[in-house]
Amino acid sequence: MGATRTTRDQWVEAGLRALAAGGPDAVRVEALAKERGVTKGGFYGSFADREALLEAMLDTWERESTDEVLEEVERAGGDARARITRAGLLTFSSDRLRPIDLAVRDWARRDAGVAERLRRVDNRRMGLLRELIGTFCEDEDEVEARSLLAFCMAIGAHFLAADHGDRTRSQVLTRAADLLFER
Amino acid sequence: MGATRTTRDQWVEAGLRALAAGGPDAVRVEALAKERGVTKGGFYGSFADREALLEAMLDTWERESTDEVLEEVERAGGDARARITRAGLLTFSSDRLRPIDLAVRDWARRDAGVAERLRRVDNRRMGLLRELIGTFCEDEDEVEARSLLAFCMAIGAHFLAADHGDRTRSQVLTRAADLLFER
DNA sequence: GCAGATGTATACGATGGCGTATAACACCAG
DNA sequence: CTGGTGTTATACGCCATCGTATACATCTGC
Repeated sequence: MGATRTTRDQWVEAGLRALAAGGPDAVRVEALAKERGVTKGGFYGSFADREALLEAMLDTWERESTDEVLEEVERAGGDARARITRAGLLTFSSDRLRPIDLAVRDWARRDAGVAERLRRVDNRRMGLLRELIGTFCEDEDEVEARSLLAFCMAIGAHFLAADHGDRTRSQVLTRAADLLFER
Repeated sequence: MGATRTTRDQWVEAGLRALAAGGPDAVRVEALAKERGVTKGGFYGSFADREALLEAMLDTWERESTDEVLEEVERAGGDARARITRAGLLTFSSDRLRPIDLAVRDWARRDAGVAERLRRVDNRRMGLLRELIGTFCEDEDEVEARSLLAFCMAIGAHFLAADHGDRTRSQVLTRAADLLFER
């Protein structure tokens, strides 16, 4: 298990940083190596090719975005709104996960494999939203509609550039959450 | 006014198609030329460099996304909800504008100049939403919150991969719109 | 027709990226 | 110390892309 210099995980980590910063096209083997201060020489010992790195990156992202977030939400407990808020925060306020998540969403529009992974991740998140919103909303159709709105709010807020006059984005989001998460 | 083969506008048009399909990194001079069946020879007569093409593309997108959409909404008329729906349809159901809009949103996360343009466009759209939602909702803070939710819904729905069991995405969106656009 | 403008083809040098081959190096176990 | 394993440096061939230079084609106005 010799892992002295640059391990497979370190390549994945560097790849995810590049993805977050510049999208999938910015994940370049030689650039990652340069960033680490080495050459690409050892890269092809850990990965067959660039494509294999991208797959490994998506594996890591998928695991962190679902199991790890959901575990943390369960561990922390709280009522429905507190759990929803925590799940949202863990993903969309994390300087690590948020930019990766957004980059993957755009990537998924052009790559069917990535789209399939995103579908799995989003379905698990929607499941949590449905479950929690269902605790205070009776109508099943409305539960689904509120869940979609909540999810769209979490994502859309990061793709939206509008101002809000005197209000801050955060204030408006809080008010919007009130509309979605209260009877 | 000699404009026999490939005009400036045609390069912009091809560039926007490439942007829509593959993001800004996919806008490559030689690839656009090949797509048109010519070489890049004439490109540098219309544009100083690739960057100038990207600027011209953004100019075109900004104009079409604001003035042209708003003009069409005014011309068609209707009540508040009908106008909101029309504005949303013109942008987010148009096979031309939608993919460009989404690509620009991701692009704006990495380029300050693009972010500034997007801010201008989104502010005009939010203005329309505010105005129309204000016709049936009294509370100013709630108008802002509903406007943000409506905008996030229009964008987020395209970046979201979740399923909805028996329901279609369209059904859920209609129900969500009911929540936002009715007292 | 002819002259000028505009678009085109072709060739060039430069850059950067991928994947491979090879040799040197470091570390660990025996 | 020695051999094996895994990382690194270097060099290579290949391809795509940019921006430039130059000559050719085509269309327009005169």
